[in-house]
Amino acid sequence: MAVTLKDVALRAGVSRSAVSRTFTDGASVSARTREAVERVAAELGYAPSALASALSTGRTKLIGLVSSNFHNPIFLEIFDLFTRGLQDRGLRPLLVNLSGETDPQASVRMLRQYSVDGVIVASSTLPPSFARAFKDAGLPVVHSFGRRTTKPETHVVGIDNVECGRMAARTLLARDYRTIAFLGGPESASSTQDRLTGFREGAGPLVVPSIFAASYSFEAGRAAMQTLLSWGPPAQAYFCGDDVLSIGAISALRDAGHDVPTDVGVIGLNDMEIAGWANIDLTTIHQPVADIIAASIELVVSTVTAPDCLPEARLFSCHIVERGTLRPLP
Amino acid sequence: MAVTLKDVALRAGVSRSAVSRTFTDGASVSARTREAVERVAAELGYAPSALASALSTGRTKLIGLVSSNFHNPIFLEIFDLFTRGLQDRGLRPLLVNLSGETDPQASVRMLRQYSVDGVIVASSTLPPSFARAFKDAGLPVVHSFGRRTTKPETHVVGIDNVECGRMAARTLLARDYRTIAFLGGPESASSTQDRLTGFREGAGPLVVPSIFAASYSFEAGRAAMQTLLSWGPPAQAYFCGDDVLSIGAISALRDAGHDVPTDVGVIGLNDMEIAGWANIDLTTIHQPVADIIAASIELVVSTVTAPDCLPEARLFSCHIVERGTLRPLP
DNA sequence: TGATTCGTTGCAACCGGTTGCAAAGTCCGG
DNA sequence: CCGGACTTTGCAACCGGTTGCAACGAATCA
Repeated sequence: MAVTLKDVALRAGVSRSAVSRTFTDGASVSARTREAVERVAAELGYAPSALASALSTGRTKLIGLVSSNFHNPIFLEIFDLFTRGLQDRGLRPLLVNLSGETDPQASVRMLRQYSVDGVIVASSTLPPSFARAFKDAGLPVVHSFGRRTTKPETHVVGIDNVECGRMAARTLLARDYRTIAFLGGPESASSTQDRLTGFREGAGPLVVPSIFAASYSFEAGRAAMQTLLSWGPPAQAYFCGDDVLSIGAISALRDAGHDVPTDVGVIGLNDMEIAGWANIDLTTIHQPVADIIAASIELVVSTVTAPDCLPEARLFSCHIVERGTLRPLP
Repeated sequence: MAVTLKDVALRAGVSRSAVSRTFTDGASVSARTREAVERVAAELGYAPSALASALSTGRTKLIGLVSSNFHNPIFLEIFDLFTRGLQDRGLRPLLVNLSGETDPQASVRMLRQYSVDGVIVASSTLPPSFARAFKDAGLPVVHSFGRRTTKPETHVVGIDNVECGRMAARTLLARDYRTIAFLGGPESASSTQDRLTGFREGAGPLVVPSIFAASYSFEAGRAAMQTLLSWGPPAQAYFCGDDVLSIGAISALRDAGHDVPTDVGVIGLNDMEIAGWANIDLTTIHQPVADIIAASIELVVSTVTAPDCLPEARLFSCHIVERGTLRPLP
């Protein structure tokens, strides 16, 4: 059925090794042989089997891309960048959708079966132990959008969430908001806790009761804000743990008759594409997604070649993107 | 390094075949042997190599998932459903990001190299010839969100775009809109043409000049509407070829001082998650994405086992989801 | 007890490549 | 024209499983 190395060798009148060698660069083949093989290969439409080659070389050029959040539009941007970045390096993404699963074992098993060269865990909500499980199974792993710890167990690429919290606080204070609150993502996620820590650190006594949304989704953000409003009048401004939460929160505020930004200010985090849509126009903290992904890919690739390098944390700095959901500086 | 079938066989005191057979169901192994093998396998943490097995069986359980639109949030839902649906059947999605590429050859090559069992092309903008290229290369293929043709060359799963156009027209006419227009997706896509055809068929002389957006994106929808507005006063209502285009169009309308739905009505197509967000609240034609994807997976799986079945077109019917961007029925 | 049947097992070849090694071929200077 | 150095080539073993075939043992039946 499929044309194999043997077919090409036979037809070109050379050995199988010769054919193999013309398709692996750095191997020693004469120009004459190469030319003959390439001609026959083209004639026959030969494409070397990545599987067979993987079997002997031990490299599949497959990278497991593990993710659980398929309801936050930022992840579409993340998938786009990851798939493109991997493809550009001749690697292929094997997608794993956790869909609620929190035990890494099934994914570990599956990715080991396919002998992926490395794994990228893209999630800000999974605990470090999740990525750790891949490392324990002998797979190079990078936790993207993960949290820096004092002693990282795996490679981590992300942002300094504490600093983001501080930055949000500073930004709100500079605009004379006097009561401010945090509307965070899932409480159990360490990124949420870090953001809150930084926020409290930066705003001190001005922080009024905060809340945690059940997930990073519009509905969760909206519901959280509705709960806040049921407790009493809103704070003067909110720092939301994510853009999609912000959009949900704003929707609840406006429905309750509070104008944004006139009555209440909102600042998000991520700067996803939608945040820039003219009808959303969200002021937010830009997370350098492209940099994080480029670094993640680079890190996983380098770990494949040098598996024993020490776990490394790479953090990128964020910046404010001014749009229309905070009142102007005084 | 990795523990192989041989290691398990040695340790369990049986032949390699015995081990292999305990892991392939339907094979003949005694309870005693199976038990011994399973115990040793668990001890050693053995996981059979999918690659090696693929090499002999000819099945990788890999499905190529080819897509080009990473800027329309509906695709996040699509990826979620595809990856989950495939995983549930023990298949793995190998993601291919076309990112602008329109020549299928590179993807065909790559997916053949990895010996994927089948390919799903998920796109409403790629021509039938794209999916065709995979078929010509001997790969089972399904074109999801594709267009039905009188004589389909590959399996196609999608909706009846002409009927959607008619449905949009009927809906607008029923609300007494007297001048209506189409704001479509890329002009070259046959789905766009079909929608326009149906729309014209349903609305006849009421259709005023229409326009095609450059892509399925917010900015493209907004820009297209701005162009329309520069030509003169808006139509009474618009049928947009996609939700994200609708949202862009509405944003342009509102910025120009036209209230939606009081002054101008808008109806979209897709019913993506965002369309239901309270601050968007878009009336739209629901495309049964989940059904389309389930059918696509089923079709590609059945084609893998019976490669010679005739190309089939499965179309699902759509329905209107009433929200807040059209005026109520008189 | 001997013949027959059936389930279990191991051998060995195969899937489609890669690669160390040694033989063969090429090119050079002397 | 010869010896040495370097390049090209094929052989054969290997990567980690699968599977047809024949041998084996146990159970069944006469």
